[in-house]
Amino acid sequence: MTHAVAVKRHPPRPRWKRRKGARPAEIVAAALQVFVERGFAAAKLEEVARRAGVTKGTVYLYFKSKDALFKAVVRETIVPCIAEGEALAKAHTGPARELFVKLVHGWWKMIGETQLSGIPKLMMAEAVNFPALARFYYDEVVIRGHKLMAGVLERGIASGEFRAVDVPLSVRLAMAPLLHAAQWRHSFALCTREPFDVPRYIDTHIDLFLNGISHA
Amino acid sequence: MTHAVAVKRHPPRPRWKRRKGARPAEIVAAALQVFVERGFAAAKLEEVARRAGVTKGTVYLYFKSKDALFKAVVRETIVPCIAEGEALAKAHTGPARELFVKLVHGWWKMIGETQLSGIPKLMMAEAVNFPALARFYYDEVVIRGHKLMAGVLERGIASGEFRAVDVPLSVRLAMAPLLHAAQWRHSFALCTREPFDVPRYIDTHIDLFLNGISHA
DNA sequence: CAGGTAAGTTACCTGCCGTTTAGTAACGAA
DNA sequence: TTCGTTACTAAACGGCAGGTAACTTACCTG
Repeated sequence: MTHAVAVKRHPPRPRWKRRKGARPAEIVAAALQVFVERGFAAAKLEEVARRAGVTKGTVYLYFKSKDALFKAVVRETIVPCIAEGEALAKAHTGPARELFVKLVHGWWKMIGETQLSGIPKLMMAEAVNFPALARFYYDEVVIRGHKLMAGVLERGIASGEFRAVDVPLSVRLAMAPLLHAAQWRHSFALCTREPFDVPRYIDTHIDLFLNGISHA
Repeated sequence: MTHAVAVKRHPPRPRWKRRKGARPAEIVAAALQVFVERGFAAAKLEEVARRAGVTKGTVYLYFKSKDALFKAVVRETIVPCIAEGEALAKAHTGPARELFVKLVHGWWKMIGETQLSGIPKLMMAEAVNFPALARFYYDEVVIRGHKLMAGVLERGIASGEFRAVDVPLSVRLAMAPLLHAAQWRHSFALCTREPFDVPRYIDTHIDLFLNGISHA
């Protein structure tokens, strides 16, 4: 309460700094956290601003709406991961099954076990209520991801490693357990102690899946 | 437009009826639709009321809150499905793999391909923001479902049909593709024409999975 | 050390929706 | 037909959060 008596001498240390260059990245980082924790609709820009060390007004200085902010988050977090996967696939030589394993493990390392896993979860959760965002995400991420995985399977089929399975369908079967594990982490994992040994779960899945699509 | 000129003679036909007995079920049915279409948070009680042919106030006459309404929906829709599955398992004699196939197909018929699939999707989506509801759903549905499927696997292991796999982990692997398909229907399916042959997807999954946990 | 500009803050507006409350009308009983 | 009960309606309350606009202040430039 003696708080207001603080010395007011000379340059009383600026209450805030101008940091035009650093703000956007900081706001995006804060937004990622909040979106992941709350989902899109329930995320409060006030909260994003607080965590970024600014006020709501500043957020609107750099992003014209909540939508735009979310798109920025996706573009600067998930999209680069996809790109990295594509690069990995392009650079890969050798059996398709090895590439498959690399990609699946990479997905878990970069997305599944980080907070990024909240983004696909959020997107599936709120696609209905925000069709424009869903479309955006679908075009920028889902399609590219499917193409990536489809390429791997086709490569394996061409090389004779895999049977001539239905590719789009198999892509979904390959991804489903990963996405489910990610969603679990952001939902029921929070209300149970039931252990979930994800690395083993993933390896088991890889095993079953590769075994299933390989020639007998 | 000559509508307002309607004869006002005698008992001008009541503007609404008292139907204490029928209301709750009608409100629950309407609520199921709206919750599935919008999710929990975004579902408007106004909308529920409208579809049930009453006003918002009436909803509160029968359910003390949005939470309570949602719980009623779960109890009267998903929970009976679980119970039916349990009955099926109890009555089943014969190979565990047959029971597995029956349960998976049954799940898709009763939940996956109906609007009920929106409930698990919704619940995973909003568990973080509504921990009390998540807990409720987890206890009443998830645990029972896991127990049910775990029982099937254990039966198969005991009979020598299946290998001695990690049961909880395998339960998740068995369910993940189903849940994912359900979520897909309520998310990206709405923003693409990309076909998704779910019956084939499910049969392929059953194939891979049973093949994987059976003895070589 | 001015003074201008733009980064940042503050306060407000607006619409929305869960919940409540006061009133209204259906309908069974006397 | 009247009257009382109560199912149902209607209207308002309250808080919240996205978005905006007006003001402040950091900091660069001459």
